[in-house]
Amino acid sequence: MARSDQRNGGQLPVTPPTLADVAERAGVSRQTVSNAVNNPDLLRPDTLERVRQTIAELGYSPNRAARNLRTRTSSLIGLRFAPAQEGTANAAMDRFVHSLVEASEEVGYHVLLFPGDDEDPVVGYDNLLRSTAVDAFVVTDTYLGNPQAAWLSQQRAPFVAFGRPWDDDEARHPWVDVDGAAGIRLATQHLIDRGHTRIAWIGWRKDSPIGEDRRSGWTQTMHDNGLSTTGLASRVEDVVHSGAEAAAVLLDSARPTAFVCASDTLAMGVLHTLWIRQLAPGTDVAVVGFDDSQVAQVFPVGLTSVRQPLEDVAVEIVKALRALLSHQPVTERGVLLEPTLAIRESS
Amino acid sequence: MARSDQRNGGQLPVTPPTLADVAERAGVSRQTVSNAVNNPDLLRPDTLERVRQTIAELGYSPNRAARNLRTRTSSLIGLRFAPAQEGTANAAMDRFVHSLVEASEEVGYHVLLFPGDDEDPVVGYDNLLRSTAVDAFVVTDTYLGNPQAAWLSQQRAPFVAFGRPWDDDEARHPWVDVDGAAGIRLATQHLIDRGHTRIAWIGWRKDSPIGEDRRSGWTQTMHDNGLSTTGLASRVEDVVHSGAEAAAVLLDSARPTAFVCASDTLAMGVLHTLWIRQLAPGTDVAVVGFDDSQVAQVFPVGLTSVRQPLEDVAVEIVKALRALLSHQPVTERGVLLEPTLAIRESS
DNA sequence: GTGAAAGCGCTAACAG
DNA sequence: CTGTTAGCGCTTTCAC
Repeated sequence: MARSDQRNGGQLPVTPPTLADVAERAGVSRQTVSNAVNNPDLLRPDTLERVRQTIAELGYSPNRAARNLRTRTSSLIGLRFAPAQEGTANAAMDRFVHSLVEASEEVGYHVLLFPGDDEDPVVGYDNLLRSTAVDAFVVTDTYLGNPQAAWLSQQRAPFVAFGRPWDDDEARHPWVDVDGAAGIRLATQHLIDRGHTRIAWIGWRKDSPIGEDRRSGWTQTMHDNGLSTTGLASRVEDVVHSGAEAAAVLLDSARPTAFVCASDTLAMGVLHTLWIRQLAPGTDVAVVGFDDSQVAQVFPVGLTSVRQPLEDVAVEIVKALRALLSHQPVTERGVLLEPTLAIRESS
Repeated sequence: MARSDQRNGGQLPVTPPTLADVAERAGVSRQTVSNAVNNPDLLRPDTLERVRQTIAELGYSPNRAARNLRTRTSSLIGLRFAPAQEGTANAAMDRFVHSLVEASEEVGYHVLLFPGDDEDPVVGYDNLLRSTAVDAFVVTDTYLGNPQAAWLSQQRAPFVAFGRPWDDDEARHPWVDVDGAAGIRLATQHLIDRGHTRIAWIGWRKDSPIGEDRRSGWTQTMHDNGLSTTGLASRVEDVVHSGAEAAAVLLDSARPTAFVCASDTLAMGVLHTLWIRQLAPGTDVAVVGFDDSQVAQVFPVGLTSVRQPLEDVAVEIVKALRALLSHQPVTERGVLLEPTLAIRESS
């Protein structure tokens, strides 16, 4: 019985048709069918047409495993999927992952998710790498001291980072990042344009290079506009409670009319303090957050927030990935994208 | 040159070691190495030990593609990853995906993400299925009229649904769901226990079976406690604005002292109305949402919310998947899990 | 218990 | 432009 006889109604065949089935049915060799799929230019138009017809009739699709084995590729991109931290507003990961899935699909890749082992952050990468389960990785958590990028580099594993190699001058891997300082400059200038002069900053602790970078956007814009920053800054942990406290302290001491925050989480804290003090956000005191999280969007008084162009980030990452995997000469090590400002009622 | 000679320092070999490399080095046949990996019981303890040692030395890991080709499996679970809708509070997907990744890993599976085509919701599934890229699917959007479940059933494709087959009595596929009505019963009873008697319901339009199910939890608990529901219910779209409007109307007409909402998004609308009217959430009027989203957690006045046990859902789904893929006799078609109530200041 | 042979479905290399 | 040959690395028979 020919393989193609195993089809049954509208259902999928018991065992899907193979290249050989298509070849036999179309009266060509297997290689010709392969070419019709992968190098259509090599076929005469009429042959191509006939083969394509047969492929459609049989519902043929190349077996991934066989192709992967032969080509030593998987068309899979590995991404460690860490959960959004409970109690914080940052759900940027979700948006980014979706963008990455979309962008990958465009060029024939799929995204493979794997969990992170807290004790050994490298074990997940190692397993996938050694079993050649993925072609490359996208590394998202390039925080200070993260060993993954360095480890992957040392293994000569292809990967692109979302995030600059802040602490590592030796890093030679491609990366894509969002210019946080530029985002905060946008936010600060926006507030200045609205007439504010006493604009406070609530950011993270000093050991966060991302936080310091964002902070510099505030400092710079203030100074560029001839405004003082003295006594207007606070560095706290990234939780609502800390943001609220910092806002209370600043309101009592420096009496700012506006707050720029390193995150939406902190901005929520500010809004809480305003609420307690019967101050109207946007009217009495302006507030700007960072990440344009769902919280910013859904909050009754819409929170103005810096929005990362995650869709573009994903596109750039996939672009870099392709260059990496096709061994093209690397033109640029890093790409820095500009965020935008989602303006709402809070400013 | 032997393959195993291609190792170079701590780095990954240029081309990873194969079964043959391990076999040669350990002085056994390839099959024995394969057994050491897949059927260790078949080996004599000393042989097993020697082979394992060699595997460790070489850093050998079976090539996925070859194994997949041979066993006709992929150890991959396909999941269509739809983006969280902007402007709504629901980021449950994020938490669920993470739970699924974790639960899958436990049993040797990985999660493959693919995008959804709005025009043809089936095309993504079809491609992966026909190319045997995944072993099974997890279907999350089992809304009314969703063709995917029926289509996959017809294709005899293995899949488990997160969500009941509300509209389809013919459905015979395994599913896991959360008992939304029970969650709302919990919420309503909680409010009654707090002394409320005029408890309003803000839910979705009637064509949502999920919404009607949740609503029934409210109706039932009210009636069980001898309380009237007349004039206390509203059915609107799932956006903040609608929730705010509905709350305003209800406050004017029925004067409820508490609101139970079908979603955190609607609850945010209620909170907005309370804020405008200078009513204190939790003190003047109680509010309960659904999904325990980040918004509920981060909101200055913590929003009490029904929390779905997504970690358990993932575990149950993986359990069902394994049964499905090992062709075990199916014991139960569906699993219904109980949500919990995350109690915060708003109630 | 261990080893030899075969082949999963595909594509790279070459011959015609 | 098309066909033939070989083999990717693994696991499933089946001998020994």
